[in-house]
Amino acid sequence: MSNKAKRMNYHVGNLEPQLIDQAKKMLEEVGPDKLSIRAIAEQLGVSATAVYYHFANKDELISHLAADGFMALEKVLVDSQVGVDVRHKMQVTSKAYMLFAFEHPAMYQLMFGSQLAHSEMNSKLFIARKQAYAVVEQCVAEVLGQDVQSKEVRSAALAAWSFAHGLASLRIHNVFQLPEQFSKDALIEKALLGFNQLVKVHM
Amino acid sequence: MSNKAKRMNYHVGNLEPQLIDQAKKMLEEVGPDKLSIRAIAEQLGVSATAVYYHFANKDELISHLAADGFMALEKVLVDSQVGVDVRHKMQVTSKAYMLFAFEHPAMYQLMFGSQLAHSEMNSKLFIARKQAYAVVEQCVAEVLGQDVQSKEVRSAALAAWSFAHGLASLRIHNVFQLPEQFSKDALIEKALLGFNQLVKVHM
DNA sequence: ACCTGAACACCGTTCAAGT
DNA sequence: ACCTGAACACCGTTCAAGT
Repeated sequence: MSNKAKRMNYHVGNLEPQLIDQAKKMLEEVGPDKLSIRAIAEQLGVSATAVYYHFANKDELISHLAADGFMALEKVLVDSQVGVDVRHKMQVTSKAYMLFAFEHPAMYQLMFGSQLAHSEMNSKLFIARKQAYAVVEQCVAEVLGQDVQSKEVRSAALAAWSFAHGLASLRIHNVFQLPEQFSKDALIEKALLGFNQLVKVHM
Repeated sequence: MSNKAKRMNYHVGNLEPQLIDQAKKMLEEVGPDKLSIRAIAEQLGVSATAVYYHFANKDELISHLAADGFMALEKVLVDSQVGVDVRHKMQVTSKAYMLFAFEHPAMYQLMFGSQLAHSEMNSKLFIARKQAYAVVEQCVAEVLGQDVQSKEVRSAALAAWSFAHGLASLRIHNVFQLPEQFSKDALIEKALLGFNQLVKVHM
């Protein structure tokens, strides 16, 4: 039974969630750059223009995907911290962050890439992103023993985020040539080791 | 005199460098995602297919741009270090790196984005990138007082690169909501302050 | 050697129309 | 309310052909 034949009853009822699911699926298959509304619709056996009844445009569809991505990231970060001593919380959270990126590279690129960079910024996405980041800020606050609102915590969270995002982004975009057998965990360990080396340096 | 009329003498002689120049110009105007071979050619008053005589495809043209970008970055890093005390070299180099990114956001995205991520990797680009990174590694080696080949230096350089790239990438992609008047330098200062806060944390 | 034109297979998006 | 078809303005790329 072909995709086209699957549904001859003209309209679907719940096309919107199906579009999002299919988009997520294809995202990880073809990458964020080649994700196409026409292809998504075709896979669902629906006309490309049907998408425009449910979403204003591609940006809005993509924003929904990214928002879900940030919610998933938040969950990963929170889960990584359960039962972890404060002394190790920062490291554990960082690792969880980077692993998320490595395991969902296309989604990660969508969440932090140029597609959303200058779009209208759907408030669902805005909030989801803020909440994911809040986990990082909260963690830094706890570890430094200072208020989340303090200058120290805010700047340290920014630095931690930059560090983790930087490594994730560099790896996902294939910027360094790694030995074939170099694992995700090995890279993370190397970066954390490097961080502790850098500490000896005046910045 | 229109672009089309500028040259009725059929072939140009030096179209290749003109294509690269025009591409660089349009890159910073329209961004890496919307850079188009057809538009570049049209601006030069030449058919789109003319590009394919000089470059195998869009990737190859883009690789040339990125290679030039890495050479420019290398120069910026090297220049930033002249006459600077070793104690401040790391900070100065980091600042220069981030400023380069902020001042050439489209080029920076091209250099580190998804367009080149899985392309054939032109060796000119490969070398240019390696040489830019070598400046960072050299700087870390000097500051740590260890061999460039050492594990410590290599990992610390990776961490430093991740940190600087992360901040640059987050800002360029508009990931944090900054107050309107927040300057490039202020952001850099904030991140460096944050780095020094993070140092107090176990990683 | 260097460039063009027509053609192919894609895009996102709009808009009137169908159910 | 929900979806389609035709159409528009774009893409990158190939290939035979022109100068």
